[in-house]
Amino acid sequence: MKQTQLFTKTIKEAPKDEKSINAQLLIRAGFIDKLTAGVYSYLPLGLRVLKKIENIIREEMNNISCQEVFLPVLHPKEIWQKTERWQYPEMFKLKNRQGKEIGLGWTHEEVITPLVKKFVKSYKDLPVFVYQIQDKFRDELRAKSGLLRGREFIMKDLYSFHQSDTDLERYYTKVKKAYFRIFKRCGIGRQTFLTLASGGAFSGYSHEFQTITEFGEDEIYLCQKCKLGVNREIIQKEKYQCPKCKGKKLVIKKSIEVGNIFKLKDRFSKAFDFKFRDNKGMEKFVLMGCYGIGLGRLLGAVIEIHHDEKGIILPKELSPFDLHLLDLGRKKETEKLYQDLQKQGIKVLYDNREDKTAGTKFVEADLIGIPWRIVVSERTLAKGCIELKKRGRPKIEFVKIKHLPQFLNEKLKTLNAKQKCF
RNA sequence: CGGGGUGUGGUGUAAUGGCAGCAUAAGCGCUUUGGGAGCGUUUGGCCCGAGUUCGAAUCUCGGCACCCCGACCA
Repeated sequence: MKQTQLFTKTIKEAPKDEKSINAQLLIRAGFIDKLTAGVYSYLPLGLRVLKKIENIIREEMNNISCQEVFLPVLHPKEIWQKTERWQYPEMFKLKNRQGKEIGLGWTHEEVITPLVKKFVKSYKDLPVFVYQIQDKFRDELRAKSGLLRGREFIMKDLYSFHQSDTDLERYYTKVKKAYFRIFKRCGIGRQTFLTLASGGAFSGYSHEFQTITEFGEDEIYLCQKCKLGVNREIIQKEKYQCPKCKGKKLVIKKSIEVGNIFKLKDRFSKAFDFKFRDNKGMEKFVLMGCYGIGLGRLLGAVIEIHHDEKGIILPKELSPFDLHLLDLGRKKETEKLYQDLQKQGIKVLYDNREDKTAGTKFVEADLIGIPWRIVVSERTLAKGCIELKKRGRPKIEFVKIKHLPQFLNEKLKTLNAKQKCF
């Protein structure tokens, strides 16, 4: 895409009402815009990143046999009364013209459970795995930290339905692994740890995926040996030791909860009287699991980790473009290169602006954070070269133009291999 | 919801009772062109309402918005 066609611009200074790094950088780079506290618009660059995250999640979910659905956001009061959650404080409540009460969905157990019940009668119909990527609305008392805690946000929520505890347990483990693959592909694998948290009334623990960063709002006790975390909320109950190895060498870290999975067991199947017949003809309650990832929060966490004083440094799988092409006053040659790169299927952001100086283009490219930058100028063309640089690294390589396709193939190989979309 | 803070051109800031100024962005002209260019020029602003005062961006009251700390966060 030509940068002259991009409708957003970068800004030099972050608005003073944003203190978090993720919001400051994403707004300055033109990825997002704040409408009101905890509510953000995704602009072209930000939306591309969001879609990348979405596709990674979708691939990994489909890999563990999930099927995607899309559930409503307008929920009638009655379904929430069945589970006694209508009074939950996070629910935004509306009334229509007839006075009927509607809640905005902040989670979807109340929708998915009766839905799946319509199709599942026998053990032969189980298990079922369905997920969606949907807006969630939560009446947070205090929205904060940019994308990390919003009132409206996009979430992937998966629900699984099983005939036995063992089957639930088996699938639960599978999802755990898929989650780690997702966080790894988003570039935060190294900083993200499985963490035990309160399990509510129906299981010992829930599991969170906590990403270590200074600006996280959670606090976890991380066992150096097992790499298992314990959320502060239950550390007292665990007697300040690792539940796995019983070791007491725990390091306290600030972190962001980027994912959360838990076993619902029969909490919702009971509420909706969702039973099936097993292979002996006995009626039993279906057992459920539930698994969430907040996409915006995940993006926020990625930015909190991957940036420097100049701006964003995007992990290659999340970048809105494969490379950023900068023309420093050699329009004809750069234009041709742009066309050639596109023919190779490489996604290019082409800074073709003629009224901007070299310095401006460099600074803005650093802010936007596309992993690879190519510069074409008088200087490089004199050597028959372009200049290639990886964001966040000082090294600059000069590459002969005729060798570029092969060169980029090497550099972008891993990227292209993973770019299948659904 | 408790506590604290802040609202001034698009963005960032100054003026603390007496002519609303600066930077940046934007428009125009000329010059420039490898790390947010230079000169000239133009456009654009005191969150809303009430009060005090000869006079309010500034003081008082109310409202609204946003940020931070805490509580909350299946």
